[in-house]
Amino acid sequence: MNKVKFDTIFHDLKQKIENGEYPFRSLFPSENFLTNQYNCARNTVRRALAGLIERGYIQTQQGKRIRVIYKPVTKSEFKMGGIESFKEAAARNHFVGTTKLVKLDEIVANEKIAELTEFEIGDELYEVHRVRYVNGKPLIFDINYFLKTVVQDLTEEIAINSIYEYLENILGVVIVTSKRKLTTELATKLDYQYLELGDFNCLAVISGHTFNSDGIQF
Amino acid sequence: MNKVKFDTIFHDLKQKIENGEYPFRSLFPSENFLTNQYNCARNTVRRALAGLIERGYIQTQQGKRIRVIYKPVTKSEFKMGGIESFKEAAARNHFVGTTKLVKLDEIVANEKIAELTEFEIGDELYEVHRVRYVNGKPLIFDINYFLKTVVQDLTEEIAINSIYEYLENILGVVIVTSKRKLTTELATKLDYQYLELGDFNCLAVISGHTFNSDGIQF
DNA sequence: ATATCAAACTTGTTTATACAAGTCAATACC
DNA sequence: GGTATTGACTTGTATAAACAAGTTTGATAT
Repeated sequence: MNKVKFDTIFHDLKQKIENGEYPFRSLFPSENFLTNQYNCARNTVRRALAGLIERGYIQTQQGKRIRVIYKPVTKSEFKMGGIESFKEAAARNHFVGTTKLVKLDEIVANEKIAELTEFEIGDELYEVHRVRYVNGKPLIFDINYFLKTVVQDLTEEIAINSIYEYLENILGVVIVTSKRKLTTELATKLDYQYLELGDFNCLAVISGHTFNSDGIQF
Repeated sequence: MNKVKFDTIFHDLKQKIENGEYPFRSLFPSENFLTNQYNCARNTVRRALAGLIERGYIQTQQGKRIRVIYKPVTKSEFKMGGIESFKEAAARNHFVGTTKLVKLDEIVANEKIAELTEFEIGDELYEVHRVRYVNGKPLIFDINYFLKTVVQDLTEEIAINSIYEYLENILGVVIVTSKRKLTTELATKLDYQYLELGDFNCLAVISGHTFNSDGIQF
């Protein structure tokens, strides 16, 4: 856990909202009150509040009090946010998640792949296909491309577990930023083969681009 | 345009990056340099930088210099962000956007709709169905529910133009926050009827919840 | 030449203060 | 009774300063 002040305040307030201490639509304590309560500067409180605003927990408007707009989710949704790995997301949502490795190849980026991944043509890459099972059902077809110069010696064992864990803990790669964008695409035969799509025939594609601390995408 | 200082700095830097003044992967000026250049406090610069980080334009890491990770999009993507209306998004992306009103009914929320929209059962709502055409092709099937007590006297003319414009300028409703989440759903017959789905049979659904200044969702 | 260390950077966190701007309610006024 | 105004709140913006923590670079000693 991050021991930074504004972060602990953020998590504390977030949990209090989730626990119903500040219910949906109710008024939230003012910044001044929180400043006294946590014995810190108003800026620090404001940084914590900014996190709650961003996540749709509270709303603010100049002059008025802060309002809670968080409503507990009834259906158990499986939402993956940020840069957390599949394992973490599965654990947080109380699901049993397993992974099956489908493909682990070494390739050289052609024009099509370069366009898709924003790598350069000629870059040597690992191509990893994995199917993510949640409670026994295949839900996510995960296609990754890793730059070989950064991600070295990728084995099947690593791919089945967490590649990000391998990167951070073993290789010491510092993951800094990730850009994300979302598109909808027609399901390919590959997708059909590994996912029980049922009547669905297309997918929400979350494409992320991850950079290490030297600004190199991998 | 917002005449707030950190916002003008943000837009200035954003445009310079988009214009290629600071190309992909290059080093960005340091916070101190920018502080002098814009003749302001470091915090103000940092707030501007935070916007660039959030949008995936730059990356930062403690101790190291700021790096540009913005890459101009080759394909003309149609991306809608924030709470801007369809008209604004269409104009910004240089598309010709038109709207066709399919349905404008007054309904009372039943259990199913309440679950879907987070309104309460029994709330009186407007149900608006609109098809958004981009360059002549129907791309977006837009379903909205508005709380009648907030959105009064909704006419067909208003629905064809911008409802948000009507809310803010005519009714004086202050739009404060919007929560969004994304799911993928099987296309319904309704969707088939109005969208040229082709081989696609499902949709990316962006469901947003919008609140006015009293914390009331509408 | 190589390794070590210190100084000079960088970004990240926190505090304190001041003022701007919007909301709300009580009060004074007609 | 209804209306305007004032004053006490609220959140939003901006500045200045200090320190923490990480990186880079160059001087120094071995």
